[in-house]
Amino acid sequence: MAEDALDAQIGYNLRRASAFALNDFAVELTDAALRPVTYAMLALIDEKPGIRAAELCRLLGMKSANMAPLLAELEERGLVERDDHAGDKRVQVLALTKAARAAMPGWRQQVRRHEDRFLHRLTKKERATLLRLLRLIWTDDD
Amino acid sequence: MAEDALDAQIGYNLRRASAFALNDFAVELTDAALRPVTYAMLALIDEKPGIRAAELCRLLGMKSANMAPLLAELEERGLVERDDHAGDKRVQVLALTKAARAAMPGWRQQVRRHEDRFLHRLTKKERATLLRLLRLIWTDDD
DNA sequence: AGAAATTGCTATGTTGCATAGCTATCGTGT
DNA sequence: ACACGATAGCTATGCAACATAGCAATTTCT
Repeated sequence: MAEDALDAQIGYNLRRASAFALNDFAVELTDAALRPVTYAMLALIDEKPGIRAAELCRLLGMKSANMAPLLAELEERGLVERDDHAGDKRVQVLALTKAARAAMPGWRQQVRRHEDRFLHRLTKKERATLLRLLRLIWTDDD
Repeated sequence: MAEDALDAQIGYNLRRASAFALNDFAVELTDAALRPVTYAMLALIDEKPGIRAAELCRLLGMKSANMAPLLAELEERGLVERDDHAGDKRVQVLALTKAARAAMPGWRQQVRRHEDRFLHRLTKKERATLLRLLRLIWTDDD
């Protein structure tokens, strides 16, 4: 394999692997009507109840322009609550509804199944390595 | 970090890392007016001159519905030639034009620079490992 | 010969993400 | 105190990647 052959490029393989995983995610979670982005939002709100919308944007690398309609959708579906912040009228504070909190464990398990499926050829150690290397690519801090 | 925290999910990190790389690709190759998909097409046609369009679709995981307008664009720009296949009138045979063959080395070098930039925190060994693990995810054979 | 598969294409919808521009609010510096 | 810049959330809009449906021409299978 040549030095700069397409197959040898990590960017290309990242894109293919990501697309593959995205696809498999849909297989597992279409019935829950959750896409990777919406699941990520719910998971993070679950982990950090009371998080601000702007903080959610930063953590997920999204623009608030794209976040807004998604939050509206999740609120519409009765999964997310938006409350006013006490001291800052600009801020919205987010939390999962009772229904969403009840559903999260099942969704998390579906995601675990999904991960186990598309990673079935990697050992536990390899998965940990992959996780570490991927974070080295896109995170600033460490 | 919890077992099923968002940060611990490889799918999520794959998506973030891929998006990061995609972004950096654009930084390096907007002036060449090449996107990841079009570059991949050119690189593969360069490596396998005379390849059929359908085979290119299979290798890149694309639908011919999406490939067709991209090939038309590349032909329009004088980078790709589409010729009839000798024995099968359905088939189109692809090759780079002289101009594209002349430009490829420069583009390949730009891609190398791009990869070195977004992978700067990974050692050579780590890059090889990452490549291997990513291929384990999305390729069938091996 | 007839049925099924392949090739390349158009039309079209969805999703993720970008920019531009807006209002309301907050914090800072003078 | 007050103007200015930054922040928060939003709408409108465009683009690129990808999916499905359907089509016509051709080839291959039975």
